[in-house]
Amino acid sequence: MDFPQCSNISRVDPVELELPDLKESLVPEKKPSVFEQQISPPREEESESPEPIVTQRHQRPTECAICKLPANGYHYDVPSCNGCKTFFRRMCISEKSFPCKAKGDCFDLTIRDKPSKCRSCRYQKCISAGMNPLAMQVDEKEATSGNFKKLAKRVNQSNSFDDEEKDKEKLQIAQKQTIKTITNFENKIQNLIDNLSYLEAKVAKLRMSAYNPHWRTFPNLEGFLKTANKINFADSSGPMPGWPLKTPSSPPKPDFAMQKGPQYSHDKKQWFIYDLMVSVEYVKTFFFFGKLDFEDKLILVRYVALALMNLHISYFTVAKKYDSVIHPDGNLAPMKVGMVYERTVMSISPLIRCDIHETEYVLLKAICLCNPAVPGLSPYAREILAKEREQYADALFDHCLRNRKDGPSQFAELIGIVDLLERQQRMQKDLHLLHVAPFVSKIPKEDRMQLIEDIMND
Amino acid sequence: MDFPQCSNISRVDPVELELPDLKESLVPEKKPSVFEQQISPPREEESESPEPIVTQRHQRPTECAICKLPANGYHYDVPSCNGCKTFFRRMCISEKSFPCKAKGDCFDLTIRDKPSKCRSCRYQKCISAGMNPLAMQVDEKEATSGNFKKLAKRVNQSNSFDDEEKDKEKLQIAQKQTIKTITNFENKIQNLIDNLSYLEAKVAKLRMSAYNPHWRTFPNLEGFLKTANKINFADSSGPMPGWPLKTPSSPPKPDFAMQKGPQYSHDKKQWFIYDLMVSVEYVKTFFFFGKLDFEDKLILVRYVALALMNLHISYFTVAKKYDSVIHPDGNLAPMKVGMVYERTVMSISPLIRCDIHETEYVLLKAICLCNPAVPGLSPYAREILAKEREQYADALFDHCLRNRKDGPSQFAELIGIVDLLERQQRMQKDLHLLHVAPFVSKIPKEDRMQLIEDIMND
DNA sequence: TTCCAGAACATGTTCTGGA
DNA sequence: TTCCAGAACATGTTCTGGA
Repeated sequence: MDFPQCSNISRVDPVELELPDLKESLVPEKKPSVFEQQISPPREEESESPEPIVTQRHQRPTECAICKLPANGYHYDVPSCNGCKTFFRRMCISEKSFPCKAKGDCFDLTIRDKPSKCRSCRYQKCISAGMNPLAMQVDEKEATSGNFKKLAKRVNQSNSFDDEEKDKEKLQIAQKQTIKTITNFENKIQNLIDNLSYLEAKVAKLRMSAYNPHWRTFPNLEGFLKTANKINFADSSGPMPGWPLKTPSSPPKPDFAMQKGPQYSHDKKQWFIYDLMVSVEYVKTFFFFGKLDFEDKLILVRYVALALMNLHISYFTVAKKYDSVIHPDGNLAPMKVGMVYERTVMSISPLIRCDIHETEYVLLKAICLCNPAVPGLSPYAREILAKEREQYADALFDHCLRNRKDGPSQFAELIGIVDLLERQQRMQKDLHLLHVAPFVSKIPKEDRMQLIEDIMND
Repeated sequence: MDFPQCSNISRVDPVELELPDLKESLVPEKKPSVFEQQISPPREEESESPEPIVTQRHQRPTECAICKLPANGYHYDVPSCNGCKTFFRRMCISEKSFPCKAKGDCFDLTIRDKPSKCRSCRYQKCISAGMNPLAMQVDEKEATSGNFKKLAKRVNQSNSFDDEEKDKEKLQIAQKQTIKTITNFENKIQNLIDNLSYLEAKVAKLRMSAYNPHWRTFPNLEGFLKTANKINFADSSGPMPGWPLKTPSSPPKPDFAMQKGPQYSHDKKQWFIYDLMVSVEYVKTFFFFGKLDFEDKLILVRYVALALMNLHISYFTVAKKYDSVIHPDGNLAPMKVGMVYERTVMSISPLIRCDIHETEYVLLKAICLCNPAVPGLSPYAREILAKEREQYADALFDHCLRNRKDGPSQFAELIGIVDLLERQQRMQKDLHLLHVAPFVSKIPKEDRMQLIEDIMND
């Protein structure tokens, strides 16, 4: 439950970019604070620095530490208003959790006057303001505070006043630190989730965007790994006009041709290669990924990109209440024999069965990515990936416990999907080799979708 | 269900007052609009003046007609915000009703910027803004609008376009007028109730107030009827300090002595005479009462004042969760044989049994007052009283229907209390004659509580 | 497609009781 | 008596579906 080196998604650095005229629009939202926190995590330092253990309760507090409205007293140890008090209680009790749809700074009142409406950020602020979640878990709380009292009483009878005071103080320190650990833990998890959700929103935007270069301009996998991240094109190119399409334009065609190769059209995306590209760009945003050797990067991406894509399009499909892959443009994916989409039902049905939440999905995807068992990885890479996977798994477990009736079994079911995704991509690669590769070999090299070949023939 | 001459409580006119140095404090709250409406009822006139039947729906409305917040459309025919929409719906559905605790102008935005929080006034404003309560009563509404449609269709098939249009319009006019009638009816009832509640609050304040002259300064009944109303002394004298008393001061004494007569003390009220006085002052506030001949006034008050007092102190007791008369000073009333309080259980238990609401109580009291069957009244007085009683009875019936599971039976039970109050006061007067009058006759005339004697020996 | 009623959901305030 | 947790109640906003 301790994350010594919490490395998350790395910031997409504008200086990395190849296209200087797009620079401005690549940082359209000034300093997403979610990302900033990862680079210089002030909270961790702050909470480890010495501070008075037992905060004095002064006169009636006047201002809510969460929202700055008039406070009406201390609630869960923090000067706060009735609204924030009730909100915090409800969130702690609640079965659900909510990602921030903005940048995780909705309750940062140093950069705005009023907090904006956001449950994730409000809850975060409650926690960071020091609201004590233990105070809510009545059973446990009552037990501990009951023990505390009994103990204090016994001490009272056998010890001097001074000793008693010291013991009390020690107990209070221990208590406070437990709270702090829990608070930090919750903070970490929430940050993790917020970051992943933010990334996911960006990726979704990219898929919907008008950014649609001819695949011939796409480099191979090595080239993708070496060039700047394309995720910010989502912001710079705007949405694809006319999407989602009302009526599917002609019977849906295969992504790439069996005979003559696919036709490029500026308002149609070749989803297979596009979504693989999206997965690669997704992977590139992770901070730990930057720390890997190039060889490890290649090995990892070739192994996980297809699985990530499958999970992504399956979740997208499920979220849209379809049960057969639907693209962001509104078209259904073709189901021809040997195409990747033929096997997607494998990953769609378990998502439906376990009624996956957005948060579960983003965590599962990160777990999928952080696969230390990929053959051929260096021990260093395996170590890093194991550490990363553990933290996302912990977060997923915690999330299931908090948000699901039977948390552990939901967790098990979700983790089971990782395995399934691996088998699925293996089958897809085999089928590709069998049914598609022979045709591809006939296409002139410059017309091939090299990214697909690099990944499918790993 | 039609109230041609709705005459309610008359305004307490400051020029009536005997004590000029109190004048200022007698109108401490400028223009209680509840009362103002009775004097010049602008709403009635307004709603009877010709106006466009079918209001055109212009562009999106911008301002809520109830609270002036941004409107988000028309709800129940009125430009309004979601809050007011939902509020109105809930109020219409609700089992409960709420009197205004202020002056009935909480939503009068000509005299204030923001409405103050008051359900009664908000609901009133919804109604007066024209919100259509029929739209809520789904069963009835669906039925009528269904009929309306069918009829329109049939007309459509047999008639020309023009005729159809005319018919439609006629139907719409009829519909609108039905709505208007209902709206006016609801308005009337709510005004009635608000006025009575306002009066009741004033009376309660008077009982708690430091206004406590020696009973020797009290005139007889005739004198009371001829002098200014004392209800506003509630405001001018402030509350009695130290009430309610923590511990009853000595064993409670009879209100007036059997042997030596009661002792005056400035911080103790002689509740029997005081509460009779309160009842007389209560009666004097009614507008219709001013229209009666003096002889009728005397007859009416001598007959009803005791019953009103009984109802009043019984309700006060029940509201305080006691079952034996408790005075506002915290003391229990003495239960000696022959005293009025001996018989109060008669009126306390039915109030408990039917779980009387405040609104029911104020209406019941008004019904009690408006008793056309009092022997000796002129035909003119009887006519007026019958009309008044009818309107309060209608309001009570309506209230029971809206607020009670089994409205009619609750109404019947409440009306039964009127009869009971009459029998009760008859018994009290008989007992007084038997047990008290002999002692009183021995007290020097100037020491007697003349008001009591005037009423008890009617 | 737009509008709005009502349901469902989210939020806020007041009441109640225990320490 | 004061404080605050939680319940109960009140209010406000968003979602859903029918016309």
